[in-house]
Amino acid sequence: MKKNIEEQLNIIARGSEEFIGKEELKAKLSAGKKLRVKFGADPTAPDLHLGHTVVMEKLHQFQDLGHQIVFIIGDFTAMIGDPSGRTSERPVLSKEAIAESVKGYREQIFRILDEDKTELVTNSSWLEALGTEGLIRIASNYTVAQMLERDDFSKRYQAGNPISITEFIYPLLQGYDSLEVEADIEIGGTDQKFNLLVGRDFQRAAGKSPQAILTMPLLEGTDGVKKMSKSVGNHIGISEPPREIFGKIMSLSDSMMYRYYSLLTLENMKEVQALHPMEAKKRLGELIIEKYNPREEAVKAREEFERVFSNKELPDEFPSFKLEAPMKIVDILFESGIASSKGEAKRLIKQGGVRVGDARISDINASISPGDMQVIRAGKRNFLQVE
RNA sequence: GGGCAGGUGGCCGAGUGGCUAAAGGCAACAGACUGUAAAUCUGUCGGUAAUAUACCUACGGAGGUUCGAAUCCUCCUCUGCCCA
Repeated sequence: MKKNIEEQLNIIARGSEEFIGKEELKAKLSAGKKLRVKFGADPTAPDLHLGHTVVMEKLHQFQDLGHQIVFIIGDFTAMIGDPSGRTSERPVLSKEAIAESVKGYREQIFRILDEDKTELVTNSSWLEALGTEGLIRIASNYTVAQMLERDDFSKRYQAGNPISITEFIYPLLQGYDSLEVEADIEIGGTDQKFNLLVGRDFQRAAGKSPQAILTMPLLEGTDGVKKMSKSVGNHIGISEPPREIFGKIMSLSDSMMYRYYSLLTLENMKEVQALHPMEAKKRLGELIIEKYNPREEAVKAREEFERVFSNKELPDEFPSFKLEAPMKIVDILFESGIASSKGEAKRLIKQGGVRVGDARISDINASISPGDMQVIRAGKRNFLQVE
């Protein structure tokens, strides 16, 4: 599939926020070079979520154009933690935690990327050998003033928040990675711009052609405000159960839904806007689920949602709780983990959120006996079969 | 090394001796409504106790003063700023 240069550049730029070094890249394409496309992932979060997929889909497009992906798992840099976009520093991670994350990435990235066209490397394989001397050599390329030019650093600095020295080192190492893997272009979120630019500097300093830079918009999380991230807890993971993904999509505000459409799908926005918002949202849920799961899972998730929430029927499967002797409902809710304290269980009852069978419970002291075979509902989402 | 300012509940952020389990906001949860786990409105939101009251735990850590401390004192610890 040999597309002409302009076509390729158009595909590359589509949906991106910023494209720096287009000319250098164009020259390489004109020379018929198979591009080495660098992407670095910080293995602190073992689960890929939709925020990551914005950039992953872009990588996939590069693969379709016949280019080579160099996927760097930043296992070494993760010991530092990327400061990008953060307002406070990160704790240093243990080696074990990192190893666990690396494994998670291996399992997940090939749901999106073509394994044959992906070079998967860990940056510890060259950074570890760097040694103190190497580190100092790298660090000598940059000044504190240069670092403070960076927006998030200067904000933190001005606000009197801590910035650790290791956070200055992070972009340097990431830049060095570019040199090491001979990247022609590096992709990242908009928050990565500074780090990506460092790679250019390093390559130029080493007399190499500097990498192009492509930044992709950041996807906001389910709260619609903050960037999607596992540590904030507003993420939708691609390996979550389909019904969970569907539910989270349905809980997006309508305006966020359209943003998800534009960043995560190739749907025609005009058509989407013409749909009833609820229908559009359901479709989005299906579209996203079937990217990472068999299609029937998506259909099932939708059906389940409609059954449980629209028709208020019981879900397919839900946990059961074995009763040995009569027990207060409050205790059952607590023991089963539905409520994190008895106080919360009581609160649920008082607020009218608990039903046994079809009957709403209002008595805090109500209890159930073994053999009643009742279904307890707590709120809209929790079900418990009592046996 | 010296000086100053700070560390409050999941997060942000008030609070400078009792009326503080700690204002307000966000998040979360429940109910109503609905077009959805959207939006909106109402309520709840440390634990135990069936409400009120009560008790326990809690305002970086350890002690102390006091009838009583998140609030005062001492030491420690962490962070920021300024001076060197």
